[in-house]
Amino acid sequence: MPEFSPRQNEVLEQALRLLVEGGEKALTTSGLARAANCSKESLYKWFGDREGLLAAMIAYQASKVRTQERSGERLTAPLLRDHLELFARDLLEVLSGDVSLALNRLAIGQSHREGSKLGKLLLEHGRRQIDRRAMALMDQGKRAGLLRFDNADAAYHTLYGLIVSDLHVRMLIGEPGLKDNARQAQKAVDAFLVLHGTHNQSADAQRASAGR
Amino acid sequence: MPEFSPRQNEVLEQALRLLVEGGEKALTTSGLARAANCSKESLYKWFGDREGLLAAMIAYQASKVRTQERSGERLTAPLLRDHLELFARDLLEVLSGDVSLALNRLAIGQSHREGSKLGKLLLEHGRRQIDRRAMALMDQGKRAGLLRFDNADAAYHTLYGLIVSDLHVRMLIGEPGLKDNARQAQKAVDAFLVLHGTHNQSADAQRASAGR
DNA sequence: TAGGAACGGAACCGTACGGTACGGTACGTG
DNA sequence: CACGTACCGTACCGTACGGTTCCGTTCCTA
Repeated sequence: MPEFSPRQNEVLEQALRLLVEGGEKALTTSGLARAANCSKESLYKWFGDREGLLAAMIAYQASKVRTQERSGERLTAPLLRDHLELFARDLLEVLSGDVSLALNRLAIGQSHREGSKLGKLLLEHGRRQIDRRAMALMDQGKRAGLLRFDNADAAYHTLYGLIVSDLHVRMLIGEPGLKDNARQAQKAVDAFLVLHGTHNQSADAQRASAGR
Repeated sequence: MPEFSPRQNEVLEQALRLLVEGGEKALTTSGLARAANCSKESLYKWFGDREGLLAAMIAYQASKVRTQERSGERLTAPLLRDHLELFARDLLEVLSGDVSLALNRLAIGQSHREGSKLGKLLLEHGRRQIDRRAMALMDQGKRAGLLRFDNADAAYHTLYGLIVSDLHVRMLIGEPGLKDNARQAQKAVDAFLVLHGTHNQSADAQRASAGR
């Protein structure tokens, strides 16, 4: 996995800024060289190619967002709910971030070309972390007898759909995000626990959390 | 609402073909004129502008997909389930269609520019039909005592999330679609009925539909 | 049959891109 | 001091785009 020098990181930061502010067409080699006070020749020496630059931007951004693996404390039903809600809020926050949206738009715009290499990269670097966190939560919940499902992956996709619905695509198209991510996270987790929770932890917890 | 002449429709058809096959950068005025055997001058006379052309493509594509409004027959629980599953399958089919994906990519690529006009157009023309169909189904189900929810819109978004999850974005990025849309539709509707159905129609219907 | 609207084909213009090459400069090293 | 390295700034090249203009042809109509 390639690491970059401080100077190169600085350039990549400017590249992300340009992309966020003006979209793909604002991210030109000349524009980046001007904005980052570097020469085009250096850009091509460092990243080889425009596509190389884009890939480097994705790798750089991914390297900035490290999610800490939550270690295995003993889970209780309210604790599981809290962790699920935290995950949901974090997911919504990540997806609605400026840089995330810009990179996703970039990958989508490039998707028809050459096997969607950028898209693969984006999913791999950007989503693997958060997917693993969710899957670990699924697994812990099941082992603690608090969740029931046959297929952890399917259950996770259900949770994801409940949290995000069509919000991601809408934001990609340009609509504003939710006004209250926390409320959406709470409702999604409530529904998820109805579907995959044990006990009737759903109903009473719903009432208990009404005051939040 | 502008209508187009047969010749213009023919040109728009070619434009959609170019867009599907090569993405946004393949849809050039020169290329379209060549592919459609027309002159660039005519393109500009008819559509005024490149953005006008894109808008016309969206309007044209929307005009091709007319969903028939299902009139109000008397709903039973299995009938509601069938209608919901049919809706889910249709939704998955629409979202995974070549032209739909290409137009969504186009709108997303354009989203940073000029108030995301294309995105609004796409959502309005493309989604209004299917949204209304779903909302009508929600409403009928509730009035027949088969569904329970406070907010029909929220319930619909739940259904949408259960059906689509992150599939739409993945397909936009270039990943292949599901191998079995019908199975996904069935599981999504099962979950939705657990959340918002009355009776315990969910469990037995799940067993009854296991042989499909 | 004359005239005009509609249209296809092609040349053209200004611009901006990705990518390359060249001169100049700061700096570390023998 | 001489030399190499790494870099910046800029000029440059080939290409391709969106958009405009001009001309020849077809076809409809009076």
